[in-house]
Amino acid sequence: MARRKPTQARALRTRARILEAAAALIEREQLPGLNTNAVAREAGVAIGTLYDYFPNKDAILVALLEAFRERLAERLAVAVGDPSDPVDAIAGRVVDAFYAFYAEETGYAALWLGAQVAGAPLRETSDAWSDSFGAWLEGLIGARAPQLAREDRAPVARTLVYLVSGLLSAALTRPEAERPRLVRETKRAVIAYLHAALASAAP
Amino acid sequence: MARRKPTQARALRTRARILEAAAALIEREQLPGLNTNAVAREAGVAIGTLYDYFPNKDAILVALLEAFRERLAERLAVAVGDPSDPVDAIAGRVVDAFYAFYAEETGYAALWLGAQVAGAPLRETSDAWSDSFGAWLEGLIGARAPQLAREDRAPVARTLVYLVSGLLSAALTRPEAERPRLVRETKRAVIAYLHAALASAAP
Amino acid sequence: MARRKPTQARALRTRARILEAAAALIEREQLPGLNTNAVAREAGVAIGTLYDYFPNKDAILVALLEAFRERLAERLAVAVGDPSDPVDAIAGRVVDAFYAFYAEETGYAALWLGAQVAGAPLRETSDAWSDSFGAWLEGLIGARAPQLAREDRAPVARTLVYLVSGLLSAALTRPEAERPRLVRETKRAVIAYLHAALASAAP
Amino acid sequence: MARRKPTQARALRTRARILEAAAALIEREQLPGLNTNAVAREAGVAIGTLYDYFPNKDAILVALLEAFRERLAERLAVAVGDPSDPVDAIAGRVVDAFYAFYAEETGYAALWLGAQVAGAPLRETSDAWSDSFGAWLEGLIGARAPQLAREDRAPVARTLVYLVSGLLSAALTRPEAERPRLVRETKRAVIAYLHAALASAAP
DNA sequence: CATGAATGAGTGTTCATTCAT
DNA sequence: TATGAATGAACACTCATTCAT
Repeated sequence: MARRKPTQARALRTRARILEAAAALIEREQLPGLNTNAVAREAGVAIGTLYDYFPNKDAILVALLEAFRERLAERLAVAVGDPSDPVDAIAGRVVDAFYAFYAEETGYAALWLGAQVAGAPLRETSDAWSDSFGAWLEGLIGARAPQLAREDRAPVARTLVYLVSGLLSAALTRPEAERPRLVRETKRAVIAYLHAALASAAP
Repeated sequence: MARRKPTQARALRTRARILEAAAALIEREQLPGLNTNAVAREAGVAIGTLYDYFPNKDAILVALLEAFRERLAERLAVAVGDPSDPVDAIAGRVVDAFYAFYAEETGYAALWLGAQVAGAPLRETSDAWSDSFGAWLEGLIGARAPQLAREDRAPVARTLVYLVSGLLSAALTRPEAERPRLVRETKRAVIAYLHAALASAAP
Repeated sequence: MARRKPTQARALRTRARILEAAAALIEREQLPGLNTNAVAREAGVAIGTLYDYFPNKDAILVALLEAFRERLAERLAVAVGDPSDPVDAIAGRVVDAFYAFYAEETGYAALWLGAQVAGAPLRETSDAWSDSFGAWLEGLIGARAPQLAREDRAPVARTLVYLVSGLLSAALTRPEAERPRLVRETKRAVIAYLHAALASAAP
Repeated sequence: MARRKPTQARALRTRARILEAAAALIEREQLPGLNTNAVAREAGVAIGTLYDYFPNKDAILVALLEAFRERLAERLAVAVGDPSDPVDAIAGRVVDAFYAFYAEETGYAALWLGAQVAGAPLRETSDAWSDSFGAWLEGLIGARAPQLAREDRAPVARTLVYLVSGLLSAALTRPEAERPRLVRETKRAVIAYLHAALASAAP
């Protein structure tokens, strides 16, 4: 009845197994086909156990999305590298890291796309992350382009977030052979937009 | 079984009413919540009548998407205006027309997003349109930038398609007050990317 | 509203077309798959017209079954031939005629089988015909075997009816190559049973 | 999806209750009127539970038919009794056992008849059993009438199967008072046919 | 006379969630 | 703690029948 707070090692492991199962199924079948009974079966857990760890289906997806995004955030932090590098180089590395993550964690793209048409809880989680990713970008931009007015940074950052997420997940719907080219175009779009946005703020 | 090929005026009107009802519901709820009984009820039609006009649920959504896109295509053709205008002006008008359509036909954005995580029929219709919109853009680009190699035009056009669709539908998830600013950023991104893509092909 | 009594030639023709369409569909799809809209379409008639000629679906099937049976009765009457022939010869010709009819009018077997598990109206029509076929057989038997007590003739006749109908329609479910052999066995069963039944009544 | 493989005693009981409910309904209505919601209601089970045990409607009917036939096969094996008894005595006992089963398990006849006009899965199950019953009969015949050529046994056995099944299920459609007489005629037909078939193979 | 658009109860099936063991 | 049997609202779709034109 009282939802368990998983403090013990075994409980944590079970929780992880459930999330992994959900990820595997999204990868195999797409978000709309996902159902809790299938997740439990894939995780090797009784359906009742699944509901001991998560209050409802949405909570599983929210947790999975958060897990994905924690991993993605780590990768992006690494990709930034030396913050005094040229902006173009940083941008290129970030896009590459982003794309590598999409390509490896196939379930992630499906979940991200699905989140945009899903019910409120998932959509809000997704939006929250866009916000925090946006804030992180704002910080980066502020450090490198102090001439850009504070209130202009938010829309620029947000535009970058959607630009990268949108183009890369679209790339995944195309045949494999086209993708490297589309990744290149994504970088070009990002860099061009960045330059344009920063230039407009110049003296 | 025998889908009605509407010969009477009344039949044509009924078909339209069903599509309008579907559009209204997508606008109010979201794509995943759409169900055929609700569409019939909203259209003021018996469920059996709905199935006289469409063989299944997917066919309704496909027809709706096609209807949306015909209307969008007309708007975009008008927006291009004088093809000898500066590229930036044309791009600005196209983005504005695009956004105006999204803002008026609110259901369209939800359907477009939903199509990407939907079953095969809807996804294929959506892809087909991205292709034909891409081809149209390729034509525009070829006319204005003959220096761009033929085989480079396709990825550039496709990138533009996803860039505009993605940024504008994302804009609609934001509070109304932010939107004009995001539309402006979208234009800036489009123009910057266009310049970058064309410049790379210069002698 | 008032069901039409088809006196005009055109009306009779329409009625016949509807029955033919039903027969064709039963042949193609089996009884359970039959639906009135499909019958109307196959007949090239509007669904409303169909209901001008028949008050409901059952009435169509009843009429069709009766039409089949009139034709079958004619064939059987011919098959009897010279009533002074040996009983075995007559029996052989009757079984052959029966089987030929089943094989030509494929829909008939499906309808006959279906009638046995159908709702009351169809089942009653089917039973009525078994009765009248039985009566006809009783007449034949009485003429050739006056020693058989009156009250014994009915069960014998009825047994013969079900024996022939059952074995022959079962034969149609078997591969084509087996059928001639099964027809032969049917004849043998009929003749053997006839002899046994008549012998038991001998002095 | 994952059909329950019943490990708990309760689960086994539920499965049985569903089959019993289906049998009761077939007995009361007819096969074509049977629907899964009614079966669940009659079984005192939620519709979802029914689908935990059977993947679809056909599977219920197939399972029910198989259960019936297992029971019937046991009865017939007992009815054969001493295999050195006169053939006529064995045949009489088998027909009696057959009829007793039909009379007790009223649903069985309706299901058997229905199976012949049903969709593929049920029809195939039914055919498979006719085959195995036929094979059993072939064995009996071979033991008692070695003079009958091997390749002649199959059609004879099959004819017997359909003869008995057909006549007895037809008997059930007649008023109760007539039935004993029809059972007697069935025995007479079986015995007469058997003698005729065996005689034809004598030296 | 005929048409065909419209009706709506009914059918098979799914799946998030609960709860007795 | 974990299990898995059970629930039932909801959904996509069919088809016999009616009735305005």
